[in-house]
Amino acid sequence: MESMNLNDLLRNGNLKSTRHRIAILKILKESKLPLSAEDIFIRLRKDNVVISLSTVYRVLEILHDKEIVVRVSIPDDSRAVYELCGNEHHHHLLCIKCRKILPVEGCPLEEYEKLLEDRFGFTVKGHSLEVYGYCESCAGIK
Amino acid sequence: MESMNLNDLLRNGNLKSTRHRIAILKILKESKLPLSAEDIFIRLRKDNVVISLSTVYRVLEILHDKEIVVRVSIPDDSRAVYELCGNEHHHHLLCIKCRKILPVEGCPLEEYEKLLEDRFGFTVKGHSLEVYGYCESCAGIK
DNA sequence: ATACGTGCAAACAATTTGCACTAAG
DNA sequence: CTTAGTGCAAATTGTTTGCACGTAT
Repeated sequence: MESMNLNDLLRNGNLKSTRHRIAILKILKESKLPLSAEDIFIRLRKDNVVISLSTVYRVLEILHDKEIVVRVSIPDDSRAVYELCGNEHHHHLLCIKCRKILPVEGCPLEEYEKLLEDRFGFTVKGHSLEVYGYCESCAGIK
Repeated sequence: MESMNLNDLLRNGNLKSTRHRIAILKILKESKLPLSAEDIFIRLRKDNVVISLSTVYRVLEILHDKEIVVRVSIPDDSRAVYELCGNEHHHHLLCIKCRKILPVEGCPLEEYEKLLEDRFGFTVKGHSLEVYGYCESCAGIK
């Protein structure tokens, strides 16, 4: 699973392996930050991949359905952004001022999820957690 | 602050106290779940409050600017939903199947936020945390 | 009296869809 | 060959805005 290449990822979800899908997965794999459909579209163009924006949306949707990518929602931003699930679990610090996104490895929620399962009989499948505030450089200025 | 009534809340943010704003705050105060602009619009209609949807949006935006309400974003839902800040800090369990939202009091993140401040020099102002999975009734069926 | 609030219709941005064509298995 | 993928343009959804009028302070 960890060592799975991009083709396998697609086959594993019963998805045909196409040039476009591979290119999108490659971009997501190489990005340290979550990307929006349009971010990806622009990067594809730079790589001379001719594609339509709606295809990017369709691919992201299907990858999301197959749980190959996660959709992340950034507070006060109307665009959805996406990350490869393979890139291991982490969260983000969002600077309110400069809008920078800082990935933070690890997750403080394992215990909490167990507690929710015990206390509410809720079967946790995942969570979304984004922390916002002022990054180091903006903290002084505010 | 806790005992503040709706008029005071508005005045406190230098906002004029109008019939519409009071009505919106009242609905938010009485709701145990976060509501979208349209949810609020519909409830207002039921209460025979004649208002335009754009006013609802404008009021929510300004209440959000003044930090009188929080905007909550539900994974895989494109609509923004809102809650009164007064209703104390809590999180939500979202059922993937029946789409029910279950509020959960308390917050597991105090320590984590301190750690972020120490380790990254990041000044935390808030966070958004939603946990999704299957609620007790849906867990069996999946 | 003045600045702020509101309705309405029109504009917008992000995303989705229908349909004819193309390519992967 | 058959099913699934794609481009394009048009449609939809959620939200925002301009402007003329109304209302709280």
